Amino acid sequence: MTQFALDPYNRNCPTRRLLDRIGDRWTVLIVGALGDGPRRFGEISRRVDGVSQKMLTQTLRGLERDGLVRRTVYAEMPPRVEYALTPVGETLQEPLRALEDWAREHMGGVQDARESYDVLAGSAA
Amino acid sequence: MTQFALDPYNRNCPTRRLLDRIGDRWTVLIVGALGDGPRRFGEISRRVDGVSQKMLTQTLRGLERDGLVRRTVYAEMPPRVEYALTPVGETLQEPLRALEDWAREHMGGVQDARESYDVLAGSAA
DNA sequence: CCGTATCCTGCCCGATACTG
DNA sequence: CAGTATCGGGCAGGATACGG
Repeated sequence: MTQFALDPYNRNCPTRRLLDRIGDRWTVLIVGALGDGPRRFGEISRRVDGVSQKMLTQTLRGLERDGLVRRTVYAEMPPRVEYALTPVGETLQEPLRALEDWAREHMGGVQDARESYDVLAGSAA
Repeated sequence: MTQFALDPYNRNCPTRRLLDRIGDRWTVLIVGALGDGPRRFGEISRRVDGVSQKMLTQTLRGLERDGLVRRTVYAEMPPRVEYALTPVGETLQEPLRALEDWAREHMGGVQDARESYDVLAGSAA
């Protein structure tokens, strides 16, 4: 039985916070980076340009806690750690990918709109 | 002709920042609130529970600048202002809605995962 | 190679007060 | 009703150093 009102438009609904997490800048990119299969920490780090070690660890931990990513440690020398999407995590890929695609597709139009807007705003000053 | 490499995985690609904007907590909800047609400032404010006047104004301005929302002022007394999605803005609805739906659908599973995780973590302490 | 811990800075965002 | 301006707290997040 589902909750009667899971509504992110309500301040205190847990879906609001979940939405925050999955819309997060790093989450989007990291989940995307795991889309083609398991990846090592360093690989993700290199793929997601500009992410600090701290944020990468922190975001991966959060995703693991939420059951979206599985972390596997191999007792080798040197140590090796792999991250992979869980089945639930994989269901998140599609909506996030759609967001990425939208951004790519509309980047040009948005930039044009900004220029127009800024020109008008500037002329008012 | 499209750019050769619009890639949010690159630190300096403009799509990265666009992605930040559209994944933003308020953007998701505000665009959603405009989904059924034009809305007044106060209406949006009430619909998106917990948003401050400042963030609402700020987010709407950003969306207007990006060409996703159109702002119309009616010279009446008292003043009336309406916000509506532009055609481009409407194309954003689908991906954002998908995100909302995902959050609603998987909220339960995520909460269960968190509890398991926290129990295990706690036992280690 | 992976991860944690600490420090410190910037800026996000909410609260408040004021204009048209 | 709608919007701007200002101030200040809190926290996200980067840099660095160190442990396994």
